[in-house]
Amino acid sequence: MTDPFEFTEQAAAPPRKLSEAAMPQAAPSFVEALNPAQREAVEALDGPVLVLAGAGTGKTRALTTRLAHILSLRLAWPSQILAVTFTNKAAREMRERVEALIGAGAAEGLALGTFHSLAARMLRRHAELIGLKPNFTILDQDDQIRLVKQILQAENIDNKRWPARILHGVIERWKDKGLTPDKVDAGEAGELAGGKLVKIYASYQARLKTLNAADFGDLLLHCLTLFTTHHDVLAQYHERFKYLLVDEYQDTNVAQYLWLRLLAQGGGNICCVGDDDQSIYGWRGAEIGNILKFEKDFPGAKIVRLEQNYRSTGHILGAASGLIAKNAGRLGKTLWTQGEDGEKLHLAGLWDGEAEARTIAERIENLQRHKHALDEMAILVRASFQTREFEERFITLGIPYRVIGGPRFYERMEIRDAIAYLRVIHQPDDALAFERIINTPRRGIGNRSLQAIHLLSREKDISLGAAAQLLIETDELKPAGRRALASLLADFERWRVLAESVPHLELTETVLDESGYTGMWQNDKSPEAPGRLENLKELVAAMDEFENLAGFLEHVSLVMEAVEGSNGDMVSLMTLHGAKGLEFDTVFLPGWEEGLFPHQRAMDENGAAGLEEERRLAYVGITRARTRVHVSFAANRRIHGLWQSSIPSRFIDELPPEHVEIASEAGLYGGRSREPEPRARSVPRSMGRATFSSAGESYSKVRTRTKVPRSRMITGEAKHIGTAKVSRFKPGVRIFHDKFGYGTVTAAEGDKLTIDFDHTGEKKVIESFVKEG
DNA sequence: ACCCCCCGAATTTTT
DNA sequence: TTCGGGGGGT
Repeated sequence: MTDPFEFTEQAAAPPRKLSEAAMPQAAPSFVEALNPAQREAVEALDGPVLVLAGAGTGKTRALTTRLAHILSLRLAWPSQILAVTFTNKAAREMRERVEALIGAGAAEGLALGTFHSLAARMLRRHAELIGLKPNFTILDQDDQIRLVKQILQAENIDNKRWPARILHGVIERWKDKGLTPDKVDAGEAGELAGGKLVKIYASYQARLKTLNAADFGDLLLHCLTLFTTHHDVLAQYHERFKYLLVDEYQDTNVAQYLWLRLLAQGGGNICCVGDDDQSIYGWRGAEIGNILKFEKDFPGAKIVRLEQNYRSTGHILGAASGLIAKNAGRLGKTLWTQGEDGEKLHLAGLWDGEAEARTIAERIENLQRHKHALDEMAILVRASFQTREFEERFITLGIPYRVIGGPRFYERMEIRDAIAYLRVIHQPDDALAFERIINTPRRGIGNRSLQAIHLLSREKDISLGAAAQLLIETDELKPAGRRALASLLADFERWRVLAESVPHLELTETVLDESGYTGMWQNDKSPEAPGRLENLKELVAAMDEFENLAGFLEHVSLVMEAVEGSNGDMVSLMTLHGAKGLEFDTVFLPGWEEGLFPHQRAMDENGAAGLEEERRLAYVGITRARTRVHVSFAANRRIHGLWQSSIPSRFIDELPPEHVEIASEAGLYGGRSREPEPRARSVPRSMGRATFSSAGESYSKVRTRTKVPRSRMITGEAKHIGTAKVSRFKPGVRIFHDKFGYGTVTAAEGDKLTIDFDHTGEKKVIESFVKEG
């Protein structure tokens, strides 16, 4: 692998001046093919640029064309361009698309990668300057939390009251903000961990240094320290990078912003692409303010809006735009399309989650019968547990599906174990990896021995390995334990020597074999054992692509990619977060209920800002669709084994009615309109089950009461009428509900009733699901 | 040193 | 309901 920070002049002609390049000439065909806004985004090469790219407006296209344009005008060598993405997938895609435009050779040497991989490369070059060795280990989240846990134990902090996972999260947020322990405001730490969190953060950082390790946040944080304390290093990069390109700018955190700003200070031309309306990662430190204040941060910035949408129909765009317009904190864009209005959004209210899954599965089968590919359908949920209900239904019906964002290959126990061995060989100070495999397979080195090693290591301030080495020369351990430990240490010595002379692939096979790790699974009678052995083989095979052990370990740390989804025509199931950047013909958006979506915790923890982020998530969901969107909600849902009643999401009421149609085949409708007419259509399906008969009755009863032309249900009027209407149930009235039994109405707001149930207490339900009791 | 049971918590996730 | 972690028992 060539190091992109190894600056090498290429054999091509040298870069030209901007003025020279701007001389009249025919634009390359790939620029000609763009729409005016895109073209502006590509050709604005003077001064900072923010490209506000709405969903489906050809953002990646503009970005890659800009890159190709700069290169083909010979304004810079590839190695003088820094192009930053968030995910490896995006980086790979960008490289492929640039190569497709100008040829693979012309793109060689581009400093193109994720924030973390680029920062890691910079850091390895200058590791000594911040107290690390160049071969430092990048810890994954699991190791990070384990480390915090160890520190908490040493500090005697109650891990029930202060779970390591939570405190680690707080530290992570500080790092996202670019705060080293000395910069954290004592007040901000508050009473966390008994007021000791800043101290814990400091020891955590100290421990990382001892382990010659960095966590993800450190990759950027250490870079910031490096740049601000070693101006010569920063100057090198200023000299080097003439153009900076940033993708998904709305997702950058403060540390990433500072990193970019420092790098851009050398006069490099910076261009950020993003969409404030698709900022959905605030909870992990993303700072939507970065994109909102771009003009302030980069004076003289040009803002280019990409608003022509090439993906979705008019109704879909209309619905999405209407919804997102309810957000206050946004720069504002108006998406439009030359295409058809298409179908309106389909909206259905169902009895419970199961009915919802059943209805959606039927719709999928129906589409399939009409020759629609399953690959072009996706179900996007708010929380991953929601996929279960659909999976069960799909299994029953034999509908092929894939869950995107499931467990990752490198997170599997056996893979992590195997890698731990390699980590200890490669980086002897990696105590976390050492602990992981010290007794795996079982070799009689238990907790007691481990504690003794820890104690000695802390006492003498030496690494775990060194402490273990010392310990076996004493008689502190029982002979059996001592012998086992001595043998393990000798093994590692031998393997390290072997690593010098033998290819990493062969080394791995030897290590797995000699350590007894493979044998452990061979002797395991559990049903998972064969699969684990398979995975180990796969791991060894995967190593073949890398030049050496270091390269492979870097890949594992930074490119932890999901298992390749098996091929074939399948429905995709994923979270809304996981769907960002993807598109499908048909998108199902189930579970639009208050508390689930918008999620209660998002609102509790972040108030109005949290709600706006949830709304952006809804916007992302709708804009994934090309031609069909099915939004649905259920009146009852089992969450953590308990039945909960729910009311429709406020987002449903925020959809512009002229772009929404109530699904006739699907369902009970209790959301926008308080008119019962459409409900009647759905009743037969619900009544298929005995328990629903009474609900059915209640609907049919209601049906006779009001008659509103169906067309009015679809437009905005029904909503208006509905809100104004007072429920037929007044406070104090006794009612009956299928799932919760008898209760008394305590409040009524539109069609939303608050009921004090005799057995389960107070709940909010929709009027249409109760009857007089 | 290992195993099992009980209790409590349970968005969203990339690197 | 399901999962994981911790504590207690063998």
